[in-house]
Amino acid sequence: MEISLLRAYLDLAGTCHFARSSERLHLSPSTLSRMIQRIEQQAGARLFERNNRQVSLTRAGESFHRYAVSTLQAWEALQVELHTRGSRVQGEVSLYCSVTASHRLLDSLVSRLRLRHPELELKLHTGDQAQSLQRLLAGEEDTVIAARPQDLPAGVEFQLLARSRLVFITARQSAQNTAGYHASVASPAYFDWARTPLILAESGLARRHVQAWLRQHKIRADIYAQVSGHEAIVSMVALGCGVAAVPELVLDASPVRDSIQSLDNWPALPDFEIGLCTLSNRLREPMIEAVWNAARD
Amino acid sequence: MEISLLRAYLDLAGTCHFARSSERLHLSPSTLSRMIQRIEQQAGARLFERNNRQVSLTRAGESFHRYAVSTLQAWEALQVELHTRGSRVQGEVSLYCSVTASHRLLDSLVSRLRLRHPELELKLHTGDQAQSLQRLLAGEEDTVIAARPQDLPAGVEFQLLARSRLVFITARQSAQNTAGYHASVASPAYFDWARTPLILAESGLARRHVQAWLRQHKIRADIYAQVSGHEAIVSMVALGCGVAAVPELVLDASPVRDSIQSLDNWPALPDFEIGLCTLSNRLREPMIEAVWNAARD
DNA sequence: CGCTATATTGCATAAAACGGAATGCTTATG
DNA sequence: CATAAGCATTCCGTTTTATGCAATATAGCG
Repeated sequence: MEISLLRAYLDLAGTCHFARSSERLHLSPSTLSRMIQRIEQQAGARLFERNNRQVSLTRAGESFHRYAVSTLQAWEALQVELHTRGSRVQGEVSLYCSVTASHRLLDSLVSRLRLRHPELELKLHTGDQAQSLQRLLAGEEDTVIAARPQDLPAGVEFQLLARSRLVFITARQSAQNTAGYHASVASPAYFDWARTPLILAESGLARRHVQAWLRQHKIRADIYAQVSGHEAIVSMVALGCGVAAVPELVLDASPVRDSIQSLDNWPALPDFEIGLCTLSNRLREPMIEAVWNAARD
Repeated sequence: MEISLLRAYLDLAGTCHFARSSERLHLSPSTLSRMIQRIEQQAGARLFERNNRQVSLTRAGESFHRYAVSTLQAWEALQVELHTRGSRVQGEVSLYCSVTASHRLLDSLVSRLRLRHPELELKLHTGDQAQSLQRLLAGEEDTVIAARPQDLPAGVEFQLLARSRLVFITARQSAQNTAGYHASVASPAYFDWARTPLILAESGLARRHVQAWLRQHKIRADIYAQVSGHEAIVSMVALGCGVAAVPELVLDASPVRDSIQSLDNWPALPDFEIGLCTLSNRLREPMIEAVWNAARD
């Protein structure tokens, strides 16, 4: 019985609502549904009484709840036992990442780290993701989350955490908003580049990808502003300032994603590979190694 | 943390020997090795100190051992709790299968059944696997393990437990044994069918497959004997009585497999699909349903 | 200095899990 | 009473993960 299944079970037992739980757990409803089916299968009993409208625990489900809680506690106790005794990793480690990454990528890392090394204090710095490798190389950060460039600087270790498409976005053309500008969004060839500015990142991988893309498609665009940080770019696009390319991950997490549309039928940009980075020669340091290992799995 | 991983861990902790444990667990050494790596990964600590010659528990491994034992106990207690309270399934169910199936396919089924329904008494009958569906239809057995025929009789439920190739076998041509008969085993076309008898099952799917195969390849073979039960056929082949086709599963489990060689380069026969069968209209009976569900997963 | 025993890795394949879209049931609403 | 909206589930194509076989590597033994 997988730990993640127990967590899912307990969450669902709390909410009694698949859609809500699946959101809290960052899973699709279908996945959660089948996770529960798998649990019931392995337990050999129906744990939730449910139809399409109501969800509740069965008698067997209550037994399972006790089991799940105690098993999860035992697991967490083990983590503490294994990781406080031997190494006693303590001190501070800094981690630099974008606001988005801090939401979507870090929760499992951080929770595992707190369990394994309660004495280790993680100093989280957020900012423009494009800066991250520079900050790492400059020694300003111990670890960073960055998009992997075509060729990684020598001496930098990279551990993949997530992939994300890089997508073009514009403001959603709502009834109210139509006045702003009318762009054919079917293809970049028909797009009115003269009238619609391109919002370009100040630096970083996204900037380079977009520039290469413009060259390849022989498009000359007005560059409206050079902004730092994908989150800020998303905000500007939402306000109707122009078109831009950002990682889908940032878009998904954005509070203004409803007023944005992504131009999926445009020719694709390369994917972003987002991961944890640190300097190779510091990977032996216990604190950094602890962060590194917590990120794996 | 998967139950099966805990079981593997505990077994290895007992033997301190990958090869031996992997055999006991019916796994390949490489699989076991990677299972342990996965456990260590998830635990975030090295649990076995090992080189290519010696295996021993680390300090962390001992902690994990305590955790594994208690977690496994909690799991089994849950099984008992879930399955004794509600249904109280008691009585006798008969299960007919071959000797081979009883070794290789039944252990997980039986152990789960004893855990879930200690009051249920399984009456195990072994015999020729080819008889099983007849016995089921005749009402002589409640459940059987059988190879799935091209078309399943109406009213019979089938649940796949394992796939197995159907392979031709002859006696291994050892130095001592060469005198017996010299057959080119490279291909059935060059095989000396006139001098080497074919041992054919008295009935059942294997018999039909082989007969079709002979027709297709236009081979007329002497039929030396018609034997019932694949295990008996294997014994006869091992004694040098001729050539035959049996499911690989039977071969693997045979005590005389060392004096047998399989003719893998011969044109293939259809695979065997081996599974649990019962009558559809009896699937609601609690005892039969219990067996059925215990077989799943 | 091979030789054997044995844990591990590379690689190809098989199985499982996942997300998005479609489905179907159930309650709310006009 | 008909229609809509909400929600768990299933279908399906894709990605990820696990597995076994064969090859590799290494330690101990004669």
